[in-house]
Amino acid sequence: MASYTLTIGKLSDQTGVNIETIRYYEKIGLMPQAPRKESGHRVYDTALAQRLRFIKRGRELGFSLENIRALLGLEDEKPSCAEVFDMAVDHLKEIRQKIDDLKKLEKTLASVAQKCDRNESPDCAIIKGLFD
Amino acid sequence: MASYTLTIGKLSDQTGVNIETIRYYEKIGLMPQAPRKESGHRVYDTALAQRLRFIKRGRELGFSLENIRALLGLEDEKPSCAEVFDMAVDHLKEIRQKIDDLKKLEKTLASVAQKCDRNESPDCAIIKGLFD
DNA sequence: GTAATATCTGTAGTAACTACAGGATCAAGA
DNA sequence: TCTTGATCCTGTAGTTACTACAGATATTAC
Repeated sequence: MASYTLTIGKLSDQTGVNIETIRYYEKIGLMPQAPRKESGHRVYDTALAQRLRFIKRGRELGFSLENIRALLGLEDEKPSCAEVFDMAVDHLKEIRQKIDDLKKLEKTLASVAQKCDRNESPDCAIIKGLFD
Repeated sequence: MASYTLTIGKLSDQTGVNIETIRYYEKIGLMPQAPRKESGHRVYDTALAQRLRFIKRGRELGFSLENIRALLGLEDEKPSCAEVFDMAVDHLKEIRQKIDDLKKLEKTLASVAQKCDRNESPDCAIIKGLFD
């Protein structure tokens, strides 16, 4: 029997998701409308806390809120295992692409920076490098 | 003797920066106010085109517009070579940090995804993985 | 009882654009 | 010259995922 004993502040402490963000998730429908005390203050139970943790974990893994919405089955219906798998693989591809892009960028930037002799001369090799 | 022969559309074609973005850069002061024809249409010369290319290159290297503003000497004054170098090194650090973060993320996500047997069973290993 | 803390709603700001809407101007062909 | 399609103008709103107030009410601790 679930009991709604958590205030939004406690939930925030417990999950590490900040209060404004929790309200934001509710507003955009990622979290359901939390029940309220007579005063209007939101209250949460462990199921809601777990859902919030799921969202947080998804974010930590780099999924967009849109992805998470789908994973939670808020779009059409609960995604099948295969659909979840596809989403994960797509996401993995994106991450790998980003890594590759950043590596190229690192290389280029490092080579531009290396041209600098750190003197105080008026024309900077890096600035010039940016014009190439 | 510079001549203002480029329309914004030509400039966009030439640099690969789209028209709305060029106007945006002008609005936020990264590009100077372009001179206008009597009709009010903007016109550009090669110096302005070069400046735009500099901005674009900076963006491609991952610098923020704020960074680029500083590199262009629009903040206080033209940065010294040493200051430019520091900015480049800081930026490089950020990029390397991002690469590391993404690599960790890739690892975690890959291990979560690997648990999936791609069957159509109702409880998905990946979803479970997101609850860990 | 009172003061400090927590919560509420609603709006605006962040970064770096992009996408219109509604109107004016330009270039080229008939 | 007229027209028509392309280009350009301004200004505003939308994007992502939050964060930061302001001004008001509620709760908690002493």
